[in-house]
Amino acid sequence: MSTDLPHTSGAPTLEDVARLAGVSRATVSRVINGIRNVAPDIQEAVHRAIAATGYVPNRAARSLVTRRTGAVALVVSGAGDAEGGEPFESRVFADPFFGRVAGGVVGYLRPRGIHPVLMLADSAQTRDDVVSFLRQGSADGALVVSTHGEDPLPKLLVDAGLPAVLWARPARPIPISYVDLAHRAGAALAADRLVARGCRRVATISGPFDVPAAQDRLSGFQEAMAGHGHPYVPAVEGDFMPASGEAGMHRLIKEHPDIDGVFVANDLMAQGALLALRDLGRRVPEDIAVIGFDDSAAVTCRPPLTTVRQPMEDMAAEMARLLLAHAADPDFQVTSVIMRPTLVVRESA
Amino acid sequence: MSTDLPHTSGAPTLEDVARLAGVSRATVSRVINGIRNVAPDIQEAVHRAIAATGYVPNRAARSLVTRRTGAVALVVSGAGDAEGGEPFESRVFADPFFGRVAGGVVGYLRPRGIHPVLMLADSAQTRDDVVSFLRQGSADGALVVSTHGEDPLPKLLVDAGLPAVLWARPARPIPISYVDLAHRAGAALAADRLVARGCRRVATISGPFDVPAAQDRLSGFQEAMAGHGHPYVPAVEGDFMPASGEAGMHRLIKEHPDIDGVFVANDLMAQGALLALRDLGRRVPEDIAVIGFDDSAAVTCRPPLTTVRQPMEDMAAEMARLLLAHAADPDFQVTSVIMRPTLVVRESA
DNA sequence: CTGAAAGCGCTAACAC
DNA sequence: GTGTTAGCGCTTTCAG
Repeated sequence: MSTDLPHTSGAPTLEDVARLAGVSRATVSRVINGIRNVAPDIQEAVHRAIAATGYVPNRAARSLVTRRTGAVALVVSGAGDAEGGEPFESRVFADPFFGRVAGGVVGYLRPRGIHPVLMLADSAQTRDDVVSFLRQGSADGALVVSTHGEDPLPKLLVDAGLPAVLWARPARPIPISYVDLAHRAGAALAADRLVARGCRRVATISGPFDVPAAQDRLSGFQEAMAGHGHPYVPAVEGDFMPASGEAGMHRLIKEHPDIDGVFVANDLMAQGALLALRDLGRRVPEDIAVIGFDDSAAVTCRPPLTTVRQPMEDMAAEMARLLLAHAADPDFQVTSVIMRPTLVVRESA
Repeated sequence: MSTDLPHTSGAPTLEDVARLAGVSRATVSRVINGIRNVAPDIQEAVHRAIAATGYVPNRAARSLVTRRTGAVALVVSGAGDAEGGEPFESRVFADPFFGRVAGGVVGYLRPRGIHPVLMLADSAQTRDDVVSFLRQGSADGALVVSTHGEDPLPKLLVDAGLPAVLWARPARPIPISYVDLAHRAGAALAADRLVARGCRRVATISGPFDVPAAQDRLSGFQEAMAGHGHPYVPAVEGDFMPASGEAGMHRLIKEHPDIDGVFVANDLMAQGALLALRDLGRRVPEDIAVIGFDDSAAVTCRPPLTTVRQPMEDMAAEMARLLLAHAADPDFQVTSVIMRPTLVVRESA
C-alpha cells in the first residue's frame, strides 16, 4: 500500500503518465522507447512523471502490437521413454551440462532484457506444446538442446517456420542454424597428449553411438591415433553417465590389462573410470593416463582430470546470439558455428 | 486485398475461425475457454474451423484482458559479489541442487500449462529487474531460491505486493509463504544412525553459518548427539562445496585423529570428505562412518553415501502449488510447509 | 444459448 | 516535434 498519486484502479498506465506530464500518450511512448525527436524539456517532464507514478509498461499490450515478446524458449528435448529411474525433468536439469548451457544462455540474454523460458520436450505431446507456445507468440524463438540424435523437434520447428537454433548438428541434415564443437579436433588433442606422454597401449571409452558427437569423438580419436602409428584402439561404449565409465574401465582393464592410457568421451564417465582404476589399484597417471572431455566435472575428480574443454557457455551464448538474429530478421541466413576445444592439463595425464 | 479464404496476412485469428464456422468471435472464445452454454453442434463446427485454420490463440491479446500470463518467474537469488571464479550464472545452474528444484517446478507446472522463466538476481539492479518483470505483468508470480541468508529480494517482492514463494525460511521473518525442510529432524536422523552404529567419537562438517539451514542442521545434530550422551561434537565450517568438505575432513582428522563418525551437512561436501579420507587411508565405513545430507550426489560417491534425503522435487512442486494459489487468490493465507527428511542407508554408514 | 460492442494498454502511421 | 487516430487479438458484460 503506497500509491497516492494515480488513483485509478490498478497499475498506472501510459495515459496516467501522459496526463501528469501534460503530454500525449504517443510522446510518453516515444520517450520510453528512446525515440529521438522529443524536446529535452519534455523528456525531462515525462521522466519525472514516470518516476512519480511508478509506471512500468505492460508487456502484453506492447507485445500485442510489436509482435515480439522479450522471451525465448530454452527447450531440452529428449527421448523421455526412459526406462524407469527418475523422471526426465530431474535427470536432465541435474546434469551439469544443462546447467552450464543455461548459464551461458542467461549470461548472454540477461543484459539484453530477454528471458529464457524453460521447457521440456520428451513426447509428441510436449513437442507440440513447444510449437504451440511459439505460435501463440509466447516467445520469439527456441534454443533447443537435444539429448538424442534423432530428435523430431527441430524439423517440426523448421516446418512451422519458427526461429530456432540447435545445440549440435542434427543427425539428419535440416535447414536450421546450430552451434557445435569440433569434436574430432578435440579428440585429436587427447590423442596427441597421450602419445606425447609416452603411452603405447591406448584405449577409449566412447559415448553412445547414436549420438553424433560421440561418434565424432571416437572416430576422431581413432584417426589421430592411427596417424601416430597406432592403428588399433580398443574401445568400449558407454552412455555418458558415471556408472558406465566405471563399468567400461573395468571391462577395458580385464580385456587389455596392459593399457597405459585411456581417452574417455566425457568427464562424467571419466569420473567413474577413475573410481574403477582406484579400486583396481592402478595409479593415475603413473600406471595409466586418463583424459576426459567437456571439462564439466574435472575438478572434483581425484586426481584432477586432464580434459578436452568444450566452451559450453560460449557456445550457448552463440546460440542465443544466432537466435536473436533469426528472430529479428526472418531472412537471416541459416548458419552453423563450430567452436574449437582446448586441452586443459591437470594431473591425470 | 481481402479474399474470403483465410488468406489474410499473418496467423489466423479468432475472427477467421468465427467466419469459417459461421458464428461470432464470442462464441469461438467460449468454446476455446471451455465455457458451457454452447450448443453441441456449434461446438462441433467451431472445433472443425479451428482445426481447419490451425488457429492458436494469441497469448498477448489474451493476457491483456485476463491480466494473467501463464508464466511464473523461477529466480535464483544470491550474493553475486563472488570472489573471482566462474560467473554466477554458471556456478548456480551447474549446482545439482538447482537442477532438482527446476525439475520439481517443471514437473508440477507443465501439466498445468504454466511455464517457468529463468531469472538470476545477484545485484540491486537485477533484483529490480525481477520486480519490474512481475510488475510488467510478464509473469504471475515468483518462485525464489536464495543462496544467501540475507537476501533482500523477498522483502522487495512483499513490499510490491507481488505473489511469491520462497525456498526455505528467510533469515529475518517477513510475511511470505515458503517451503522448507525439517533440518533439525534430519540431522537427528543422522545422529541416531551414527550412534546406533556404535560410533563413539563423532564430529561434523557444517555449512556456512550465515545460511539458516546450515545452522539448523548443525544445532539439530549437536542437540541430538547430546541427547545420546555426547555433549561435545567437534565441528568445522564448510561452504557446501566439495573442496571445503575435503579441507574440513583433513582438519578434523588432524585435530581429532580418533573420530569414528562424521556428519557432513551436504552431499557435495561429503563427496570431498570421502576423497580426503581415502587419501588419509581411512576406510569408510569400517574406520569412520560418514553421513551426508540432501541425497544429491550420493550415488557417485565411493563408497555410496548414506545420507539424509531432502525431497527437493516435492518441495519445489509444493512451492509452485502455493504460488499458483497466491496468484489466483490475493487473499490466500501466507503459509509455510515444512517437509520431512528421511534417512537413506547406503554403504558409508 | 448467441451476438454486438466495448475495451485491455500500447505503438505506429499520419497529420499538424 | 507533438498530438490524433487506428487498431493489435482477445474476453466479457449486456442484450436479445
